[in-house]
Amino acid sequence: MAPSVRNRKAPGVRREEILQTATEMFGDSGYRGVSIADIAAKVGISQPGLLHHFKSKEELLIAALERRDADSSAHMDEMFHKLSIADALVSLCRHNVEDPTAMRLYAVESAESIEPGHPAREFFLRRYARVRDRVADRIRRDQELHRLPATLDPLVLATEMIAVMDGLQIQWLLDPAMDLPGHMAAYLERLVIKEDR
Amino acid sequence: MAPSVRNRKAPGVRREEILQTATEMFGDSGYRGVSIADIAAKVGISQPGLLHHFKSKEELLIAALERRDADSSAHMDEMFHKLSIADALVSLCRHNVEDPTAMRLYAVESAESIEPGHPAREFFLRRYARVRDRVADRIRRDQELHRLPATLDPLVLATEMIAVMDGLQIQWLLDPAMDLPGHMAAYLERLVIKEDR
DNA sequence: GTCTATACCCGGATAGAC
DNA sequence: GTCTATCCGGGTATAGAC
Repeated sequence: MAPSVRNRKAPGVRREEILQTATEMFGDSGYRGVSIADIAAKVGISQPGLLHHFKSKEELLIAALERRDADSSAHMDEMFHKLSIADALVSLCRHNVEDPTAMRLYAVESAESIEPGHPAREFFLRRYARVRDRVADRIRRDQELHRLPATLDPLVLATEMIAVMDGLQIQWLLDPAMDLPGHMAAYLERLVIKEDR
Repeated sequence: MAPSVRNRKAPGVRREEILQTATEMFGDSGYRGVSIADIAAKVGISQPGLLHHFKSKEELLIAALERRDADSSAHMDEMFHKLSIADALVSLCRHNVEDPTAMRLYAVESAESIEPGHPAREFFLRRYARVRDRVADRIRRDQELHRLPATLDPLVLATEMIAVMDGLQIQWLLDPAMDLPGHMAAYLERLVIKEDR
């Protein structure tokens, strides 16, 4: 066993290992489906060892969710800035499919969090509102640029676009062979105003 | 507590009570979030008393899911038969919103079942395939009747329609004030071919 | 920073009486 | 058909040593 002091690691390193493993395991089996002892074992430490870094299971979940949030938000802002909403959302799909582990975590936990009292409920409520408003802003800009029909209500359309992404993600999780960005692109292309030339 | 023999009920009655309560509680907190003892307590019997009717928790979940399936399938078939796919899906939304308890169960459990090894995974995989094929059939018929553009792939479009319904349901569960049938109708109306007159 | 030991609670399922 | 009692496994979190 030799669990000597030599197992020790620098502050940030172990924390990062735990977050990565938690992302994988929560994404596979959901918050309630995994014990912190399972996660600790995979990292190679004991369960109290893990709780030294995150004082509760709930805190670990939120930390795992927030870990990629800045990165993902940044990508979204960048795409929203230089592309039309349609192209930006397809780009986002492609980006997500490249990191299936993070995508699974978000999809599984957002689904799980529709239960009242779920630890991540507040996190996702805030996130939905934020994303919907940002998408709606981008829709308004595209309407001014005559890329989208001005008759559509930006908030209603934003809600719909997010619904399509979420719904397609659910089906992608059941069958990862499906072409997620392709389906998203097909939906969006029917929406945009074609340039006459 | 006088738990006398008088607490006994006729065969089918107790079973139905248990299924109704399980539908509510699984829909509120998910399969893993509720214990069969919780359900038994709400029904007014003991936990082994409940297990007399359903030999395991898993069997109870599947029974609760299948209970409304025949009814819901029948409604779907009826609507699909006499209405266009667009009108049928909006009608289905309205029907669902009228029975929020059953809708919550389906939404929460289908979300939970994206985890490999979840007890209801097989149930929902089969259900998705069945529903998608039925929707695709109805799309083909509407294309022949020139109600939908013939250029669209029926299976791709069916996948998309189901994604929109699922995605809107998720947002409706987070905020039940939202107009689910209205959003669905707005999406579908952009799709159908307007009659020139 | 990590461990062992442990306290404490909860869950599903079974045995057997009434 | 329903109960009490019980088995057994597992979960989170804490105390305290190294």
